[in-house]
Amino acid sequence: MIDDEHSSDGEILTGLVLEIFRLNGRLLTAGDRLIADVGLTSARWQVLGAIHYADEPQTVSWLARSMGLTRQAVQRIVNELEVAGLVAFKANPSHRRAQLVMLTRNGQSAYAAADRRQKPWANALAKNFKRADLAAAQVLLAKIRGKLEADTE
Amino acid sequence: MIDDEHSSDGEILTGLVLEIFRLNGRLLTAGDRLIADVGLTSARWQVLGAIHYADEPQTVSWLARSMGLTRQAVQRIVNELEVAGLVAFKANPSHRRAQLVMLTRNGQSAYAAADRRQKPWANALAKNFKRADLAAAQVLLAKIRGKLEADTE
DNA sequence: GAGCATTTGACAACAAGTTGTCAATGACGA
DNA sequence: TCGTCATTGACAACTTGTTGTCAAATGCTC
Repeated sequence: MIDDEHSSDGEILTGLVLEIFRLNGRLLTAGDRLIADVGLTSARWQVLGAIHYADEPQTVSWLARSMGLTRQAVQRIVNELEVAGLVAFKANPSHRRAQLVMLTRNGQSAYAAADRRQKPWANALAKNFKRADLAAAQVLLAKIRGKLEADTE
Repeated sequence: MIDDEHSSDGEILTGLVLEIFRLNGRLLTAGDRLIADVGLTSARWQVLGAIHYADEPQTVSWLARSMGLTRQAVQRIVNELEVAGLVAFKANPSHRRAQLVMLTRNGQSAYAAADRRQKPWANALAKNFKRADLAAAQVLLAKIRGKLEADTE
């Protein structure tokens, strides 16, 4: 066998994992700065996005699953957003405790404002990269995540 | 111009960003579980790794820069690791305040134990993926991070 | 319908990261 | 050498995420 043992596939994947950790931090701080004067944070923005992209009002548990976070983490953010007047609860006909979450008018305009900031930012960052490369990376990462989630069960 | 506006490059990059957020969380919990009975957490493990991979004992600030975290975050972990007896401080000849951090014997064996867990885990996870794809993804993410860091300055 | 497992929200403890501020230290130029 | 500026550790407040536990609500099986 040819000498190729100095860098196993596992080690290459480990390098990728460490890169994800670093990039995650950078993205969060970049996001925070991008929308600081809208009065949002990356976490709240993400929750607003999950609500926005749902076809209908959904429960906190549903939102948490769609974001890959725990119920409790999302619940706390949602409660804060409700205090801030960006989301509102709506009675759930099929579950008395699990209320449905929806954007208020203020929530919609805050999300729209964040979106207006994000679009040129994303376009600028995407420059110099090939669309196919970005898409391939996303597919790869989603597959890795799928494997991790399968292991969790 | 052909109709290709429904999914701009920026939107594709945004999808990649959201995937990174999800994967980051999964990786952290997977890491925590992997080494829970070694008495480590993902964060402490990472700090031990940064110390381990440095050629010589380094300061907390240096470690933080190499990990892409803030000084304060790393400082707190290092202080806890010192209490736990996994790292030790050493006088820095060129700076009286900024002590150098090194692994103790216990720190070395804890890191080695974590490494023994991590290797088969990484190899198993890397299975089904092409080495070139993993490497390409890492390069792409590193480039994106480089752009973000350049913007910060 | 009764009983039991699952889902859900509430609450709490904790881990890990950020920002901001301060004083001590060291580096560098006038 | 002196003054100024950047770096560093210490400390604190805060955000965001985790896990664990509890009771309420629902659904499913017998």
